[in-house]
Parts: sequence; structure tokens; C-alpha cells
Amino acid sequence: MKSIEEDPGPGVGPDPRLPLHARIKDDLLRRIRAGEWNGTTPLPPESSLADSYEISIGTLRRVLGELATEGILERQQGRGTFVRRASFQNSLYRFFRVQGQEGQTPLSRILSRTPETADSVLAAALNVRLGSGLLHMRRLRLWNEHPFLIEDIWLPLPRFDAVAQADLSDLGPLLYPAYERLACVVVGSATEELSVVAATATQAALLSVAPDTALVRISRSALTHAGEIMEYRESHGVANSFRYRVEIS
Amino acid sequence: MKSIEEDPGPGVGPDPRLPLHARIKDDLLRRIRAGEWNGTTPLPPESSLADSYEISIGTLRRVLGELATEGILERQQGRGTFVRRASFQNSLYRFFRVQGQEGQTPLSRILSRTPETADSVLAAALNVRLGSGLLHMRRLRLWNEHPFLIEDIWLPLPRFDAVAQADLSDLGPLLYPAYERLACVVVGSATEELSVVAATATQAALLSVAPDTALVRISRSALTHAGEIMEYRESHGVANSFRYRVEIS
DNA sequence: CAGTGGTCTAGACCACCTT
DNA sequence: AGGTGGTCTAGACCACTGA
Repeated sequence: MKSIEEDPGPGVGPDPRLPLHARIKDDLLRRIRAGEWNGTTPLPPESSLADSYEISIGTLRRVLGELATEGILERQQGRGTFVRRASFQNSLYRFFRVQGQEGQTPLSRILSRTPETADSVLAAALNVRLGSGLLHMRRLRLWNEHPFLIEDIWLPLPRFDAVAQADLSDLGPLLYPAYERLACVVVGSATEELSVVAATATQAALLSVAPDTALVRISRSALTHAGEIMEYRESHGVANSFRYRVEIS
Repeated sequence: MKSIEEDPGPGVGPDPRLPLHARIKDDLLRRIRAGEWNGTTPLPPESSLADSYEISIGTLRRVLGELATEGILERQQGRGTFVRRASFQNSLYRFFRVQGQEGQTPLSRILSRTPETADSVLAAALNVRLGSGLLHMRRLRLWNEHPFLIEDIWLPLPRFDAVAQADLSDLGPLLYPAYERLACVVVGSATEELSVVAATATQAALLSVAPDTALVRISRSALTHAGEIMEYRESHGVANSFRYRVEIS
């Protein structure tokens, strides 16, 4: 329990010329990134947060509303306000037009799981030192026994030792819940980048297409709430099964 | 000037169980789509809007704030609240990595401008009857005399007669301001769809690549504020100069 | 039932733009 | 100077959740 004297009060934030709500928002973002609330425990109720910041409840509600709109927080009437996990609603993956029922998760088959050392590309992607230990997993995604996506996944060691040693059947089709269970790491956000490349011989064989067929490559960096890169992933799928839509306004 | 009796009051909106702010928002969206304010004339001031809806200014401000966040309205302190044109900040076009200074508009060269009749694909894309009149323009975009994008643009006639007859030098590199000037049509929003195709012989020649090179195709449907499709556009660029990023949270 | 977030109000004061 | 949107407050009442 905090005393009022410990609390930063309305003076928080770097630039006192900023509006009050902006400074409060910055401070809340800082505390979320610091892991003060972990996704299962709610933030303090509005009234108590407003008191501790010494602002009116209306101003605090404006800040919480903005953070909810941005997908950082999730508000549930009667229950409380929670830090949200990354939802991957916007993920580019979803735009491979594959034959399969809506809402179902495709089958996944882990082809390999081997320790590696970081080359310069991976060291940069994961923000680790050259030559440090990584876990590399290669996975195939399939609909009705028909492969449509190859995933190469790299995780830093020793942080993910538990994933390296877990029974493969413990991992299941969704890896992020497994990371949380085994290594206590939660995905807070991610960045994906799309590009088009020609299939290597290996990729072509796995996807049963001709070599040099155009593939869509999606590179994903997944971050913790604190902003540390926890996973780097490259996925390749056949380009002519890919459609992506954007709304502009 | 409206009398209070004419105004819909707080009872507007289809479902009276909806919160007040949601019903007001629906009504404002309807009036925006109906073209009640055209982008240069401001909406009535907050106080007068709140009075005419018989709601408090705080509730009205909430609605206007949401519409501004969604990019529908633009608020300018001291000036007023305006309906926004489409900004194309999110356009997929921007992700062709071309050599050229930031912020500059690439050169454009109109290769052809011919009347056509709508085939089934174009009729569906522009929501017009099969066989109705269209204007087809083909345009090349270049950086330093190096072509990187082919654009095929279709406009419904007779609405865009003025564009069909204007001097080509009147069109300039940006078409949407020209549509507004010549045909009094403003873009309110747009949808873009990305796919990957193989270059035809003609496309390959124009872009000086080998036939069957992978191209990124971007199909764009541009809409008026009223939701009518005013332009359909297909653009093709070399796929390996394309990079697209998405943030996920 | 107590506690949470959701809605709505009424009004004060400030910062900015136009005239 | 007058009018616009921007900030902030204080409080009433409602709807939902969980024990």
C-alpha cells in the first residue's frame, strides 16, 4: 500500500507543459511496461487511481479510454481494467487464402528443434550478441494434410531453455501460450514485415511447388511489454494464395 | 436556420436502447454521408450542435472526439470541425522501396486515355451496368526516368466527362485534386487489396524486367463520402522492391 | 450486496484563430 | 474582441460482475 507522499502526483511526466492527461498516460504506459500489472491482476479501480494521481476521475477515464482504444488495456464493466496480451488480429498471416473452415487453427508439425549460434542477421534481429545461443524451430502449417506455410522460429537461450527441453507434444499448435506456461514470457506486441522472394529448393519441396515460385515472406519480431525482443520468426507461403486488404480514410 | 421543433433531438437513431452518444454518432455519420458539410465549411460549433441535439456538451464532445480519432472529422482549435478527405497515409503504394527523396511525388506519364465499355469484372468493381461507358487511363510512375509502377485507372462516364476531355497537362501528377476541380467529386475513403502476380509481356516491357517476374498488384476502390465507388485502379510494381510493415498489439 | 466500469450532466477556465 | 475547440473538475445515476 502506497502513501500519498510516495505517489508522483500530477507533476509526473517529462515535460510539465504537456496537458495533464498526456502526462498521466505516459506514466501509466511506463508502469505497464515495467510489468506492474501482469494481465491477470486488474489495475486499481478508477477512483483509487484518480486519487493517487490527484486528478479528477473524468480526466483519468479519458486516459484509460484512450489506452483501451489503442489496444493496450481492456476494460470490463464490473470486473476491472486489465493489460491486454497481443491479439494478432492484424497479423498478415491471416491473409493466406487457404481452404479451411473459418476460425479453426491449422495443423502444425514441428520438423526440427535444434540449438544454434546467432549469426549477424539473427543477432541483429533478436538484439543479442553475435554467437550467443539460440533455439531454432522449423514448423510446417497444414490444412487437410496440405502444407501452406513454413515457419522458422528463433528464441534466445537460456531464457527459453524450458522450451528447448519440453516434450514436443507440450508445445501444441499455439506457441505463445506455451512460452507463457514454460518460460513465463508474455507477448506484448509485435511487428511484421511482408516481402516477396523466390522459393529455394528446400522451401519448394516442403510446399510442393516448383523452385523459384514466388513466396510471400513474413518476418515477425515479437516483443514483451517491456519492449525486449523475445522471438524472431520468418514464415514463407505461396504468394498466389495471399490477399491483403487495407482500409484508407 | 433550424427551429428546435425540426431537430430530431435525443431520440434519433434506430435503437432507443443504444446509449445516447452512439445514437448521436450514427446520426452525425448519416449527415456527413449525406454531404451536409463538404470539407471546406465547418460543422456547427459544439455548443450549437449540443443544443440542437438537446444533449450536454460533454457528450457531444465525446462523439466528435471519436469521429476525429477514426479519421472522419478533423478538429482545429479556433477554426472549427471539418469533414476530412481521405489522406492515403496507409496506402500500400508507399511501401515500394524506390530510390527517390522522401516526401517527393514521383513523376507520372499518362500513356493512354481511351473510352471503354465495362466488362463484367469492371462493372462489378465500379458497381455499374455491364457495357456502360468508362474512361480508361494508363499511367506510368517514374523516379529519375526509371519506371517502377504501372497504373490502370477506370472512371465511370458520364460523371467524369470533364476528365475525359481535359487537356492532359491539366491533370498533373495528383489525380484526386483534378477530379475535385473538374468533376466536383471528393474521395472520402478507399480500400486497397494486395496480391502477387506474374508480369505479362506488356507489363514486363514497361517496367523493363523479364516476363513472368513477380509483381505486386494493388487494386484500389475509391469511394465518395456517400459510399459510391468513383474510381477503380489497378497498379503493378516489381515485387522485390516492395516491403510492408504492420504493427500488432 | 458491495464494487467495478459506463453514461451523462453542468460549468469553469484556457489556448488558439479570425476579424 | 469574440468565437472556436481543448482541458479539467465534481458529482449523479446506471449496468454489470462476483461473492
